[in-house]
Amino acid sequence: MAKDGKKSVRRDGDRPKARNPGKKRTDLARAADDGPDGPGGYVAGDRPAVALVVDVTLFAVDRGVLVILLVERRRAPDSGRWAVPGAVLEPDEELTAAAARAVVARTGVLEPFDRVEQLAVFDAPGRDPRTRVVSSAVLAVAPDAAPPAGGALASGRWWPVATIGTDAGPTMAFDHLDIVTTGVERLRARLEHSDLATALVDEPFTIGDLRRVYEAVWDVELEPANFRRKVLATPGLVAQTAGTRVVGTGRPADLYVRGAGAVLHPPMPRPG
Amino acid sequence: MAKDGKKSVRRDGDRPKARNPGKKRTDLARAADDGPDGPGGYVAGDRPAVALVVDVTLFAVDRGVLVILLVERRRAPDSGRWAVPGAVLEPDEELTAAAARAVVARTGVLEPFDRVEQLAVFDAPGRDPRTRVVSSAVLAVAPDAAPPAGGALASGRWWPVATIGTDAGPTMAFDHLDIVTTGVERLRARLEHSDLATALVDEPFTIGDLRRVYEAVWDVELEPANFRRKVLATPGLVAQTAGTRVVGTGRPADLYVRGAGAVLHPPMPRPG
DNA sequence: TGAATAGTGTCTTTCAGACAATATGGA
DNA sequence: TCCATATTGTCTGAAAGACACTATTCA
Repeated sequence: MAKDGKKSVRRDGDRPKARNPGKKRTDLARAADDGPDGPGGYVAGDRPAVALVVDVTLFAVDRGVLVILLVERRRAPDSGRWAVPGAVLEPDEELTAAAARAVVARTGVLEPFDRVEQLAVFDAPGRDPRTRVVSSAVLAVAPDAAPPAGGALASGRWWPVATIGTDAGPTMAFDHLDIVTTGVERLRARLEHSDLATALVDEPFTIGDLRRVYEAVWDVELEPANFRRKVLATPGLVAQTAGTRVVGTGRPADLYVRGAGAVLHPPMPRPG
Repeated sequence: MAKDGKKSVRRDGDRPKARNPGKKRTDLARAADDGPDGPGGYVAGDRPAVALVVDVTLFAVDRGVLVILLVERRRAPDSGRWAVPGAVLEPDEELTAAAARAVVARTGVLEPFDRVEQLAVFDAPGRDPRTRVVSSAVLAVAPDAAPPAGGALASGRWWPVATIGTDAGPTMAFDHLDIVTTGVERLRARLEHSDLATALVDEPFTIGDLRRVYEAVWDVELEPANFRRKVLATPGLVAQTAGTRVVGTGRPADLYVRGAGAVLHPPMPRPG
């Protein structure tokens, strides 16, 4: 397991620029067109010029490795490159529904989409060379059992996050390396402050299972004793069930299920 | 100063429903139209059905009170109600530029827009009764000196955040109470983890000035001694300048300017 | 028995929080 | 002088982090 501290996912500091930023208009005078009432200029048939899509960063932990679901593009532009699943937002549809639709239709992965969170909006004018496309990206997680999607027919594949941005990883389409990077960072932060990690394991799970989720996402090693105490001291994070489980060797571990929901304060301490 | 702990801004738990949610389609089959390549169906002239606007929550601290800039609507629907400044996103425009445009044109408030952060996307299908409008809300702050915008001609006004949602406050248009609530909560969280508070005071400022910003935003009282130590122990948060300032009575306070930028870890401790 | 993992006990360090004490100006 | 605010000093308790120790299973 890679515990050497090397991070292959890029940081914000060196994110690549959009290919075609276009001329940057900060033409303040244009606002006068709208008047003080928001989209007041709309009439039926006068349709907007900016397309809105939903892009989904779906993460799982597979045998101790943090992975993300990507799809391979089969059309120009950027054919053969990899992207996060996305869908154009339908007129009467919420972001969450569009996110689920994108993942299910493209990859066959049917996961619980009850814990989808907004991630960020990607708005650089040149990010899609065809037309102006603004992406509202979301963050979603699948429990441990989530298998690599489909067989030969599916265009989706789980990629280890550590490979993305390296030669061993996929070549990313458009600005999707940005999206993945942002998703990874958000996921790491959410594990500090929320109970999202419990959605990355199948029930029932042991404290060790949960610890390995943290270790995979954060790419660190955690002290088992201290981790256990912290988890059990957080109300609503986990609930113990009857029974124990023994995997290979070692003392059988108590089994737990997800708790009623918890905000972690103080947060789960993250080394580094 | 209101330090009684009462909060008048609503929490997520009781946020009002959108007026016209429409039928909730989670029609997964529709995704097949797009194929695995995102907005592949686009051709010139085939314009999207969802409009994207940028709504700005702009906060300041005015004499110890957290205030937000709102504009009064002068057209139906929701004429006479108050909204956060917004603008329809132009085809070649970034969110930040649209945010600045919205605030400047509607209110005359010309503030530094170098610290605009994304807030959230508001996507309920019925949130605007006229057409499908998705709002990408942003969070912005103005330094202490920011005056109430304009005179009788301006439609903008700074409202104390504590009044919003009460009889003494504005009646909010659409789902803008949600937007304001989300903005306030995010602002409070950002003060814990970032140096955003320094953008809410004019330079030069005293540690006491900065403390009063925290007290206004969080609606708490902070221990001056401990606050000072925490601020000075955080590298890059503030930088001392020559000179002191005495306001009324009391020992003159050392003067500081904003530091080179800081992420606060451990965060600024927030009581409660 | 030895290896491996789960779980408990306990000590140290760090930091938040409370509050006393001192510093320095204006009324 | 007194009062108000700034600044420094110091103590206490909570929690992180390290690590020794016990518990329990399989090979």
